[in-house]
Amino acid sequence: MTPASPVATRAEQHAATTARIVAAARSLLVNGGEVSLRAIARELGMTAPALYRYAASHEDLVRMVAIAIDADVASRIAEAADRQRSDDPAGRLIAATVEFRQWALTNREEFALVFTNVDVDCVDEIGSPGTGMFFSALLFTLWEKHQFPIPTLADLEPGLAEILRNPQVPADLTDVPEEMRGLVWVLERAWSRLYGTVTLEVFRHVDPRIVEQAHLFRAMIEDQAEPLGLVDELPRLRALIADLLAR
Amino acid sequence: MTPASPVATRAEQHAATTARIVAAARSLLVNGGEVSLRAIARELGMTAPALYRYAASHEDLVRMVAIAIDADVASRIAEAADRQRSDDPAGRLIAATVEFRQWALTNREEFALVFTNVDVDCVDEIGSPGTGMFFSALLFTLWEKHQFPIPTLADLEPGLAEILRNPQVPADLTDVPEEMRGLVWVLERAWSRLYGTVTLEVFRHVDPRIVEQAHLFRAMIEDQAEPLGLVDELPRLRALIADLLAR
DNA sequence: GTTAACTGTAAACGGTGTAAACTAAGGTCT
DNA sequence: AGACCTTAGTTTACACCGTTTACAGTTAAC
Repeated sequence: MTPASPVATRAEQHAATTARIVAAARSLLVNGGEVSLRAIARELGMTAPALYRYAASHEDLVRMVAIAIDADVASRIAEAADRQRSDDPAGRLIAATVEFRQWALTNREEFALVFTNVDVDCVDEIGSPGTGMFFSALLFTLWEKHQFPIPTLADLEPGLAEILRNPQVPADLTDVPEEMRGLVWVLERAWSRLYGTVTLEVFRHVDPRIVEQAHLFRAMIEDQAEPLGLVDELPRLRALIADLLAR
Repeated sequence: MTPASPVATRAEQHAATTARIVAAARSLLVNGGEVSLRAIARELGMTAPALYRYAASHEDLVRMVAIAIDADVASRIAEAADRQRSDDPAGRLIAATVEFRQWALTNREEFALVFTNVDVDCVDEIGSPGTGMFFSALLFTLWEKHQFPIPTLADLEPGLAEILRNPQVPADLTDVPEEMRGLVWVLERAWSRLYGTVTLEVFRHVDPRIVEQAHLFRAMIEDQAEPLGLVDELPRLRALIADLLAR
């Protein structure tokens, strides 16, 4: 068989059409339209039942869209981090964090679909290179450079220590040495701060001007400076945040 | 006219039927069913078009349901606070906070409808005795007793100070004296912590065991002890939290 | 006692997810 | 090359959805 066949094989065709379906669904989602099977099919010049060759149900299709969105935001976050120097993990973490917030605020429907959905929570379970894993990787490289103090498992409650010994949700943390398990707790706490603040901003449960001027968001990051050992770099990071937010 | 008429007047009938409609919709929501007009009408032995005498549209009906849920959780929070001594505002705030979390975790669909909904965000705007106002009232009485230090407007960024001078979202804060405006900022930060943590737990973006054992939730409350001047009472409050969570 | 407002029904329209039968083309095997 | 199976798409059909319209019965008001 020719490895670079000019005409696509059937599996490639299937994957390409699947991608077009997901893209059409996302386009409908962000443009305020209903993400119905018929609307998607109309966008592609097909009929609705044809979509059942690519998704088992409407719910399954929405799940595919959510996974695609999660992968998309993960890549955007990675690109934002890569715009910082590779020997500056703090700057990379800040850049990724700000990018996550800006994306969430400008794509509220997509954010709601992926991050505040009771039904579609399989995003974390799937072994995809999702948002959560990327943040955890950023934090680990940050620690490698700054070596800020982290709690030992003995310092924490026994139940919590047991959880950290074999974590489940970030599936890539299975081979973390014992003395660094406390870093997973720092990670969870930092992620909860970021997730919570962004969700609050997206759903506008504060004064809109506070969102606009990012007061809560910046205060949240400043809170994280101490547990992440970034107090010395705070002035520099503050300027970086202001620069990134102004774009 | 007889003031206590045995047969209800038409306005009362209308209000009663409206309440039954909202109750049926909530029952369908929590039982996983679709909250469709036809399903609601079926529950009440009516036909779907009859509901248009009580709600202008399906979206409007959902908004009524959201408002009812918000009022319900507000009253539940108030009852939880009233179960504490009236001269213990810290205990009352803790009790209300724990109650809010427990309610959110056991009624995820209702929580999602009211607190993480892009469309239905009128709950705050309506002059209802909602959740937000109640928490702000609790925090103000807490300050009246403990008089913990709060930032002055001069300490904060000019833009933030300007927002706090005439806040919009908690509409009941119009007559707060100048020297206590910083408390509004403390309130917003505390609310963002509570909202963010509970939302994270509801949508399970952490290890389920961390939710089960309330590690993040308790850590979040302990974080709030210092800005709310509760470090001295922390041991007592810790025991209270454990007691409330065990119920 | 008449009139108007209110509360419900029945019928209908366009739209939705989904299942079944069917057709045409593509790929695979002997 | 021809037989055969798989795939991707269609058409048709069903039950359900939100919503509108026209209509009927009850109830309050003048």
